[in-house]
Amino acid sequence: MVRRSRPTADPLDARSLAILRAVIEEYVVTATPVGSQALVERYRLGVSSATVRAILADLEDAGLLTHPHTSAGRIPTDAGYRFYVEALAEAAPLPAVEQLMIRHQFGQVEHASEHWFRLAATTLASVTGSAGLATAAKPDAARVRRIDLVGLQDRLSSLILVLREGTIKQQLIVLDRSVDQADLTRIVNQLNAELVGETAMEIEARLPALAAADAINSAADTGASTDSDSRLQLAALLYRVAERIARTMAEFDAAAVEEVYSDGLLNVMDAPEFAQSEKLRRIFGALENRLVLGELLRIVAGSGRIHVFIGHENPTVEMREVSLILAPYGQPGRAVGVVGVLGPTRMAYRHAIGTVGFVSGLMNELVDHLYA
Amino acid sequence: MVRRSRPTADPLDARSLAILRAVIEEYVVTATPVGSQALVERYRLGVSSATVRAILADLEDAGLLTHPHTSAGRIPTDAGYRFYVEALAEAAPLPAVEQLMIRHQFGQVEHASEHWFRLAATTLASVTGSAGLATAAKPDAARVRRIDLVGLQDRLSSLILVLREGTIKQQLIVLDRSVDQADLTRIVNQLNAELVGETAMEIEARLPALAAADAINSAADTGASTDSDSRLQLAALLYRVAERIARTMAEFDAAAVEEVYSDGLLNVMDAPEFAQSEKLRRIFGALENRLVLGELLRIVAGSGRIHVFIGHENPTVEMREVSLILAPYGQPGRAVGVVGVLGPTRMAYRHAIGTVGFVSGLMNELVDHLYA
DNA sequence: GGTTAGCACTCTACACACGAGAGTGCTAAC
DNA sequence: GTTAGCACTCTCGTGTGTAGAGTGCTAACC
Repeated sequence: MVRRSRPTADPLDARSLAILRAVIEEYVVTATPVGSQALVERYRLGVSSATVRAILADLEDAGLLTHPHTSAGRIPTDAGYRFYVEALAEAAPLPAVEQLMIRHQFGQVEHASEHWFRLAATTLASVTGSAGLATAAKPDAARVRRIDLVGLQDRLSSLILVLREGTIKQQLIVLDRSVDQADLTRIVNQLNAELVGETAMEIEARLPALAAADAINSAADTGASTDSDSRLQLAALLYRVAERIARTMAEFDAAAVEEVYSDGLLNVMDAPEFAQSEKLRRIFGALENRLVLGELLRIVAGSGRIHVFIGHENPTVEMREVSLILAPYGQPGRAVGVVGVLGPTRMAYRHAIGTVGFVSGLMNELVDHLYA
Repeated sequence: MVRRSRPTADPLDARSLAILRAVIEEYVVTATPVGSQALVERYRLGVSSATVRAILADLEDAGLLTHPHTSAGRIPTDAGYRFYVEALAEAAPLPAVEQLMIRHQFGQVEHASEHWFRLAATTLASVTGSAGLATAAKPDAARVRRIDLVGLQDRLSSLILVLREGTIKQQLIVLDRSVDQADLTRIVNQLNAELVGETAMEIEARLPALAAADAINSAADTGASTDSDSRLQLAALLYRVAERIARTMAEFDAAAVEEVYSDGLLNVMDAPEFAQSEKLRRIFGALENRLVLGELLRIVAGSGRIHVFIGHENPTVEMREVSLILAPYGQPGRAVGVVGVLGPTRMAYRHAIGTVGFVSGLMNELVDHLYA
């Protein structure tokens, strides 16, 4: 009774904590409300079910547990999970064997960095049994590493833009008139000479200078096109390409999230809480919507630590029934991405946090290697 | 009675056809079994419900309709839909307004061909209300259009391989020792001189010749590295890069489907026949599995016409409860991709076929423009 | 002979009742 | 402070009854 009226701010005694923990870990496995009797049977609590019932009632008063109806067992609230994650659940490190296997898999695709993100999502999905998420590492402001123009046909060519972080952008450019590869090469050389290392804004600022008709001169003096008319046209093309480069990079910079790789959404579908596909639809819808994830990822990317969003803690309404565990990777200021896991709030947090931590560490190593 | 014992091969009279058509079109809209009374009320058939019942029984004998239980209305069988698609449903051309809107959208992303496929899937999804699918145009055997090596840092460089069909492949190459950009450029020039236009197999065949230590000579004579030791090392690197190019292209050729873009899977989830998510899971699983789709797409890609797979007609078990409408686009022999729609067998076939036809035609135009 | 009204029949869907079982909260005794 | 006992509550599965939809058959009709 006295316990009953205790303010919820009181620290919980060790036995209460043990029981809270038992309820959560039992519920995570069984997905059915946990009763007092089940607890005394399966955990060596050393007290009777009646005592456990009293404690469960306390934990419910404290807002950490609830029960769906009078004669059902207890299930954790979001606050209960939060308490568990903060105070009770040290992250479970991934077993060495699994670590090795994952490293091995990344070794297999090492030469194709675009596959890292996909593999990260797949790995997280299969190891945690939830859905895995990953975004490519993306810089605050992209910088040019290399520009190339490849003639596709008479009056169509392809601009290939390599950014310093490894991303490649391709754009078609329709030419006003036929331009041979030698002239394209001349333009490319000049663009590379002028623009490598620049950001979208810096290129923008240089555009007026490039617009000057004689800008092409320094490149043209090695070449064959001597008539000033074609020289003028080349200068115009160079300007157009530079403009396109600036715009493409600006768009890239503006996109909150370039692309979200996900895998194992089926795992989430399997969870009994999503048996009626209604809830699921909203979640899938939110995932298809880049903005929702972009918002979340932005929060995480800046922080440098693992974030756990439990149910209603999620900033977006659609995600109120799931939990997200997200961790950034990469080099702050250069390029940052996020990896993580999405699952029902009833999730094996210890294991999931450990796994996300390991994978983000691994991605860190890979990115470090790239920018040594 | 006489009608009852008629062999199913008999051609159906016009009235039976009209009723079959009415049943299908009604069922597609309502998703509930269609009864004789509903038919006479909603379609001007000019006969009583009893007569309609007799005809429905005939159509059922012919295998075109069925009913879930004695006192339920009729629903079409897969054979019924097949008959409808073949004999009753001329494709409904897309309204001019919608055509214009779609063209406009494609115009917006025209300069970034990678987005075409995504947009095709999105468009198909939103116009048909089913799930939209698209694959990038993929050649039988890729050919090199351009090779580039970009130094990322001291002993790491990135191989950028542009294929003639516009696909770009990126691979990381770890160098044994530091190589400056000038040397990389020399290698790139030689590789471009030797390998542009070649297929994976042709490059493979040339590897022995490239392995000869003096292969780099023709490029080296313009340059600065004179000592034969570094020349040897460059030759070795050139060989490694060429080998990597061959392998990357061979892998690209081998993959049945590079990537399947899909959109609007949520639309399918909304269909009442998939209210219990069990069926859906299998379908989603099949979609995640590239092989299943690869199999289908290969059938379609060769044919040059729109394919309709209805329910059990699908070659893969998982797809037995859905229909697929797929059409190839591109240039046979050069690069072919597939666009299409996935939905419940209860699908608005006329509209879907018309839409898929339009989008595949549009993609054809775009690809033609690329290879004029 | 094809068509139709009438009718018996079948099956589903829904509502309702009922009992078993699980789990609780309270109380009195230890 | 802990525990056994007990009344109470609520869910869930099962069984029953009924309304409604739709069928197939038959006899009458045009």
